[in-house]
Amino acid sequence: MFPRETLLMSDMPRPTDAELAILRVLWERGPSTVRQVFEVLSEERNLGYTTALKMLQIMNEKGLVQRDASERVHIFSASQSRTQTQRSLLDDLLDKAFGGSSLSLVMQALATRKTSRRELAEIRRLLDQAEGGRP
Amino acid sequence: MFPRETLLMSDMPRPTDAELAILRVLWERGPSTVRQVFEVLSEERNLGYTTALKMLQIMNEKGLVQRDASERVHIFSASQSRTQTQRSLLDDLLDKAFGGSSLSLVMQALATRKTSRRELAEIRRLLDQAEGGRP
DNA sequence: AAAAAGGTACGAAGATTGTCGTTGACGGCT
DNA sequence: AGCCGTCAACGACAATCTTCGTACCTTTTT
Repeated sequence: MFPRETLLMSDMPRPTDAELAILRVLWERGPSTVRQVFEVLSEERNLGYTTALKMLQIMNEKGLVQRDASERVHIFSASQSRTQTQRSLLDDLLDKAFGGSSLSLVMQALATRKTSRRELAEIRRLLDQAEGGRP
Repeated sequence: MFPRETLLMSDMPRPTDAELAILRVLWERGPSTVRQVFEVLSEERNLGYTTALKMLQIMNEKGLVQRDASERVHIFSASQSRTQTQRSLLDDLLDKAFGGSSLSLVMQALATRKTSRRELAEIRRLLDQAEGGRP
């Protein structure tokens, strides 16, 4: 009754680097045509139009993007929000490289790049909020 | 004068998932033979001895692991520490999925798993340290 | 109506990943 | 000397990733 695409599918593969680049475009510009994606991407790196097309086709088969083919020019959109994807990737990395310790991950994240004072303050504010109701 | 392996090589590819599993073993057990790596790994998942061997060979070509072939039974060790690798992976993810915003990454990390009160306190302590003594 | 422009689909090629089977070398045991 | 177990090396394989060229189909322009 319902087409497969409308159901909740958590069996979505981890996007590759090239796929993430495409998702970035879709997140920033919203639903887009192949040409629109291609033009943003071709400013960063060299690639052919059909390459972008093929990637979007494959990503659609994987469920990473949805396609609206009701018009001649198809419109593609990301299946999951940027935040959902970030969370999945982080979860994955947490398991595979940090032994599931989010503390260790956060420590590395803070140590990795010189995090700006403003960001540190922001994180501190977030901590206050997270500790929430009772201290 | 110096063999290539002894120089600092930052052009090390990102380890794949299977490679990370092997690195995990090397980090935990220290320098190991193929058989030792194989035996730890084969408790988690099914794989043949030669698979482990081949992976270590390829990882050595990539520079991910060092090999000591002075004895008949070769000894492999991780080229980079777990912490260095974690940092690289985090940097990579930061660029490719978080637009370089470590704030956003930390927020997601804290939101993803229920972080314990003790961990929150630990992070707060880390923040104090990162801010360099002076609030 | 013919040509040009722009769109999707398809197949293929080269690189990488992860998996082994087979081979040949080495070393200890009988 | 001969056999057996362990080891590294090699080549092969299917699967996936990334890249296009080519073909074919609409729409627009001339």
